[in-house]
Amino acid sequence: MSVEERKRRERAERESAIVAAARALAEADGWNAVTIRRLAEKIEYSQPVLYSHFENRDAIVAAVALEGFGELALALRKAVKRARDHQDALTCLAGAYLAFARKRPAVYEAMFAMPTDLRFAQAESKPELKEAFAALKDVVAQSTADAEAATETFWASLHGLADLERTGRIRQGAREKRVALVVNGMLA
Amino acid sequence: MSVEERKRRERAERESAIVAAARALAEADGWNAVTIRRLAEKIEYSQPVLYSHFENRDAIVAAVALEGFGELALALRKAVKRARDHQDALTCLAGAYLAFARKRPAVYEAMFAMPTDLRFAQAESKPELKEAFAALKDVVAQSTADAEAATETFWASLHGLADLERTGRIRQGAREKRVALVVNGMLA
DNA sequence: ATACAAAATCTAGCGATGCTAGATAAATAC
DNA sequence: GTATTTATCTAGCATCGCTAGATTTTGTAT
Repeated sequence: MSVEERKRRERAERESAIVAAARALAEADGWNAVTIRRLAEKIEYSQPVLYSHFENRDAIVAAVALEGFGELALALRKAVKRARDHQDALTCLAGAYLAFARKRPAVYEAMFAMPTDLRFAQAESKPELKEAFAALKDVVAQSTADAEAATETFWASLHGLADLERTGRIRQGAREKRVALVVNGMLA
Repeated sequence: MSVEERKRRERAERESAIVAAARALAEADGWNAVTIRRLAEKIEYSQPVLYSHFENRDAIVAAVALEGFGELALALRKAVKRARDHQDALTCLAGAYLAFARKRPAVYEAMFAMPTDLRFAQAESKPELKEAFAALKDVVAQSTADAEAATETFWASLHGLADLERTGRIRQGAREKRVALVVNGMLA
């Protein structure tokens, strides 16, 4: 039985290597540079092996995105811990969210701008997505009646800021001011 | 001189035809279906002519995006006209913005999710971008001190809602509630 | 140890993409 | 009418995602 165990472990390691290679390549040279051929070379296997792990290229992008949602959830949970009050908690959430998008632009792009069919706040959503959403909701719910709608709105505002910043469409300077506006708006 | 005039006009018409074909194809079958070969066939010229009009494929996407910004600006200006007061104006703006994104998903995708280097709210921005931004700013400025930051924030919230709706990541149902939250937030 | 079955992996290639060099046709100038 | 410039096309390169079929490696049983 130990041989099956070993095979399963090796397969899992190889799968992680693929996702890690995709992520590294995307961070370094953008998602256009992430090709099956390059990934195959990086993990030192031929191209068809990748298709025994993932249905297609998009599924690899989705795997990176899922990793990203897990890490985002962690970052949000951590950020809330150092908050003194409710308003501060919202500010910390916003700061952590935008910092994540800024520090991992390729991952953020995979999470939101690449063609995947990842959904969240839905029944069939992956746990990483639900957890990231919940990390926001647990704070937002403290100051509102309709927590679901308020969380969606808060998330949308943060995503909008992150996306417009990422694509260089709003000034890089006035970030704190915009965050304050969003947070104050949430408390209205 | 009339012959040069005619040539210029024909070139302009052909360029419009390219952009229109790209837009139609994207609306019908998504941006992946927009290939140089298909566009060439649609306008009944060989592929290299497209490159005498646009530097590369992305430039064609950017042209559709620019058209979109012009139309969005118009829609926003029109929406404000039927508003009774300031708060209603913000609501109308939000409604028109989201309706635009919903009715022209491919164009909206070109404007925000496709790889272009279009910027706005900057010196070198194209007039269509500036005008769309101004359409928001003219309303937002009435209730805030720092109009630039407030407009950026309002835009980000609307874009976030539009983007998360477009990708099926928030419920389709609670739109009005979310819009109300954003608008109330702006008045805080 | 050896022969065999099954699983894992690779080689080679298809159809399609964006883009371009060089040949050809059309329009203009003399 | 001929020559030159301009406009356009044909043909092809390198690369892409993906896959069928051959081949090697692995595990099992004698």
